Amino acid sequence: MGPPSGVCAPPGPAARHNDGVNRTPGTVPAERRRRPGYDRDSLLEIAVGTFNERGYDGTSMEDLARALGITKSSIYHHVSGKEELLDLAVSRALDALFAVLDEDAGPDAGSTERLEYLLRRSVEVLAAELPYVTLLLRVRGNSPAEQRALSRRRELDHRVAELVHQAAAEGGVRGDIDPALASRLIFGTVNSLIEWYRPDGGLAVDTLAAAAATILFEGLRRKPVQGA
Amino acid sequence: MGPPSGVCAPPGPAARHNDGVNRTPGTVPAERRRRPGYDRDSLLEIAVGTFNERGYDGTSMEDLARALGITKSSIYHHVSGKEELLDLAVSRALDALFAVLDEDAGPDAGSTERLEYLLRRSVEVLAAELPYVTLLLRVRGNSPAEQRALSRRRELDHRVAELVHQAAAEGGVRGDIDPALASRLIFGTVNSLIEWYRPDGGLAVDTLAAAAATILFEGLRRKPVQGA
DNA sequence: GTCTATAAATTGATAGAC
DNA sequence: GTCTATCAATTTATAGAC
Repeated sequence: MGPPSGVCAPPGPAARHNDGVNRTPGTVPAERRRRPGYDRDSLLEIAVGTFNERGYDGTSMEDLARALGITKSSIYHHVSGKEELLDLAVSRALDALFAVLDEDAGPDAGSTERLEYLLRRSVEVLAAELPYVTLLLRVRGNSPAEQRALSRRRELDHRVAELVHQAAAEGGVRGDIDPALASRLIFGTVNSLIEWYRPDGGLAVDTLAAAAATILFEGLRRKPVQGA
Repeated sequence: MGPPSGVCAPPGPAARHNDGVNRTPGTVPAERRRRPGYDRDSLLEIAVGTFNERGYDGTSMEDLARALGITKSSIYHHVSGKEELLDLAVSRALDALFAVLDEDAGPDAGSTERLEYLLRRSVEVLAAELPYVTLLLRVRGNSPAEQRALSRRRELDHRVAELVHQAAAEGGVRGDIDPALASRLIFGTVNSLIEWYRPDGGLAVDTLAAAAATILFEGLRRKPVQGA
């Protein structure tokens, strides 16, 4: 879905991926917009987009520089290297996902209600932080930064599995499927959204979250009418 | 879950990943087992395993050589390069997945039964060809071989979506969820299995396929007893 | 905050002997 | 079927000017 790889020469010294708003919104006085330059966050945003298009390992610093419209060496002014970019990105995703676990699902919510709430909110966070979550879910563990990310992900999975287990013990979810397996399938479904969902594509996040919750909790099969 | 990256020097000229059975089973007379060497298939098997551990782009020919226990240049005796290895692997996965679409789901199976059959069989094929399917599902499209793979995958997705649409039109699946969305969610769930399922891990494929079908078609929620 | 220039290491791949 | 030796291109990263 991205633009086709450029063939024609871009105008100017290098085609800038961005034009105008590079800094975090509300930080710059809107005056003097010549040669804006990047700050850490705006640079990260473009970098993560490029990582997701070509894969982290498939993206060279040269690729990043081209996407940013600056030179390779300029990138090192902002970050220590490629790996720090990865670290910043996946940390952002992990922080957002962990935060959902601590949210209040309502005053008198049991484990089953909390699980449904977690499912819906996870979809919303995935959509809100899509590029960062995408990068996180593709990490392979080749470098120290990636291994740290995998370690935090495992802790996240563990806490989610606990909740499914509680819901099963509480009797809210069916007993003929192992809670650990159910947990894997539920969040496998949620995580698979990064492969195709795009928040600007005409499908509202709420609709998506509701559809996922309906299929996973109520099932896809049309139920026979009660009187039939 | 692979062995930790070696730190100590391996015995001999290089540690061989395999010891004894390199050729396709039943091809060699079991006599004379000194210096077996690889054929295309046995080499591909190790290569794909390495790709899946470190990522395709994250795996250098040097990494492959180390995993194979031979030198880089020896690899070029079997294949034209890294990209042909990818091509061979993802083609194998695609052929297996396409074959399921042409299987007979039973003499009097409607679209809904055919969809359930496709779901179960897809899980089985994913498990049977796990390394190859894993590699396929991670392809990013950076090279011609990858783009060919993505193109075939899209055709596969399209044919699957058609079947879900038919099942919906037939009235077998609930009407309040868009068939295209349902299709994405179903096969997102199936595809997510590559992230954790290991055929030798104590969970039988049939159990897994049945659990996935149950959750997706019947839902996770415990149904209230009829008399309650 | 970005640039040019360049270093040092790694990468995919080939030639030719055994 | 595998080896040693080698190459040209690319890759990550640094030095120092503007």
